[in-house]
Amino acid sequence: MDHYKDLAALLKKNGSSLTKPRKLVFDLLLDREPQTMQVLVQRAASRVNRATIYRTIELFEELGIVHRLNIGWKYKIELSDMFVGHHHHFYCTNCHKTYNLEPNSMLETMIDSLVSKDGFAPRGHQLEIYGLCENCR
Amino acid sequence: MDHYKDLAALLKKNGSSLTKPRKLVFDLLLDREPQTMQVLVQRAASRVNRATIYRTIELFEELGIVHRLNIGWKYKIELSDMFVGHHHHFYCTNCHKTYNLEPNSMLETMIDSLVSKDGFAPRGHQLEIYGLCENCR
DNA sequence: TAAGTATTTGCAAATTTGTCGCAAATTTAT
DNA sequence: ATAAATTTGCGACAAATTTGCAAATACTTA
Repeated sequence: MDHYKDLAALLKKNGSSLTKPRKLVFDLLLDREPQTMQVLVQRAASRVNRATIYRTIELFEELGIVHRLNIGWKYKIELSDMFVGHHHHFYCTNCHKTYNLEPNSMLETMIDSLVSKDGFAPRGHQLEIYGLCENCR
Repeated sequence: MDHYKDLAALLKKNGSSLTKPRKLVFDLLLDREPQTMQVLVQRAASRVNRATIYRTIELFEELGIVHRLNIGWKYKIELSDMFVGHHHHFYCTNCHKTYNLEPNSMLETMIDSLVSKDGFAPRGHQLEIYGLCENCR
């Protein structure tokens, strides 16, 4: 009944535990758009130490719980597909807002097939489209 | 007659000039793969000051001459499509090598159509596929 | 080409970002 | 409840990036 179920399982499998700081970081990511480390650090500041947040994100990355989005000037952290569903991004170069784009199965297939013929073994991908959003154009 | 033609034009249009440091940074980017800031700074070190390189990249970004590549742990700077041709990337998570992928007109079309219906005005996109390369799989 | 104006650079200092070691606190297993 | 293992906070570092400003370079215009 709680939303930490999958998170807890992933951590446990790794021999790690679901601590308060980790819950907090997860929650911060869950209810917002992808965010930079500074924002994350700042939002958790009173409750969790900076170093702990960096270590948490590092761990989450290793376990595939989050990934980095290099969008705009600084990279942002986003929960991975299993938590928020696979999608792509539109980044407005004027207002710097990031929008989620619905995935399209045809497109996904084409992306995978793009590399398979070269002997690569794709495991995932990121697509960012940039330009002006409706408000800024 | 020289390879700075387009670069010079873009700078001029902006009221900026093609100085020696800017030529150097451009050349460093032209003859190599996408590279991190540190590598760029290091390669130019004896000839151009660190701060100047940062300012040059910032300017180049604003003018659309370069963009950041979301690959691996640190971002890298790459010349934009008009200088090196549009392409995508495959990143090997094991050996950390980056491969260029040939564009596919069908895919490009689909990517563009992905956002047009939402009122966005797309100007470009980046696609990175990650996984294992032929040597590492 | 020389003079005047605007832009750019180098330098040093400040800030920001990310990392590390270790003692104290928390969690897990017994 | 106790002992062992993991995690956190803290302060100190180290690395990356930004900034202010005076000197140097580039661009006009005459």
